[in-house]
Amino acid sequence: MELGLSLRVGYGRGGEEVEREEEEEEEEEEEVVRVMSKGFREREERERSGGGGGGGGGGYGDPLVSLSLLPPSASPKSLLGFLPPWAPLETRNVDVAIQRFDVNRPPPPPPLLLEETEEGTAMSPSPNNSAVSAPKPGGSPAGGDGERAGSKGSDEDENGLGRKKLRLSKEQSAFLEESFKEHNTLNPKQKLALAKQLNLRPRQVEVWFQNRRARTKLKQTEVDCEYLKRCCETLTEENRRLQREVAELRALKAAAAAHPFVLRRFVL
DNA sequence: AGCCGCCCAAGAGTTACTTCA
DNA sequence: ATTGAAGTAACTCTTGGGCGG
Repeated sequence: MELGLSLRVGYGRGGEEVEREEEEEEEEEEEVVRVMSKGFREREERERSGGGGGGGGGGYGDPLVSLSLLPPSASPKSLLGFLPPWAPLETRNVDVAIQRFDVNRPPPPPPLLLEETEEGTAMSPSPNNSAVSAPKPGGSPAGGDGERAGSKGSDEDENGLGRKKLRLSKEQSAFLEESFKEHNTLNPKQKLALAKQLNLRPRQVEVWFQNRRARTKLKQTEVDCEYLKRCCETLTEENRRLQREVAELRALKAAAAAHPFVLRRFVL
């Protein structure tokens, strides 16, 4: 499927070279994921065992389970290895699971779209999988997306079709969120590791972090703005009070000038 | 040492799509 | 069923830093 290729295309290097490096770095990446997901896992466990109990949306299981790198030619069955560990067991039915989690699953060729639609309707209404929003036909096979051979990869460039917006699953978002809490920027290795872990394209992870930083900044700006507004109101009020005081003192002074005797008695 | 061109990453701004009331 | 607002994934453009020639 696509991940293998996506990793190769990812940084504009091809074939063997990358493959070799991948093998060498794989362990390292797993370590990165391990570290990155540690906090997330701990939190999950805390929530599951302890407080809140609320349950909500099925446990994630152990996010660290196998990160097996599939060969591009992996059989559908072997795709299970790619399921995010939190995938509920019942969804580990190959077909369902793939559609549910592989946001970037290369869509069926256009002519087949309708046929496959029926299959799609059987599953979650998630736009990710609906025929209507079926991802760009021929869409960056292999998450190719060209993960920018220079920071400017667009799906449009890749396949001549408009962008396709894919909704990330709650689990993916939650995991990204946790990673963001750990560090709000990613180095290439972390990006790859995260992408692999979440079965997303590195470009998606990158974009998510960009947007997330933008949101954070926006929120912070709003907070700052609110704070400055309150400061302004406080200062305005203080200014009014002082001006009133000045006016009173001036009045007093004027009165004193007019009637020195009265003032002396007033002061005493 | 200073300049230039290239590459890359990040931010800002925008667009397109989804979801929900 | 329709619609508008809000949220957000993905895009383009710009900027700035690092590096080699």
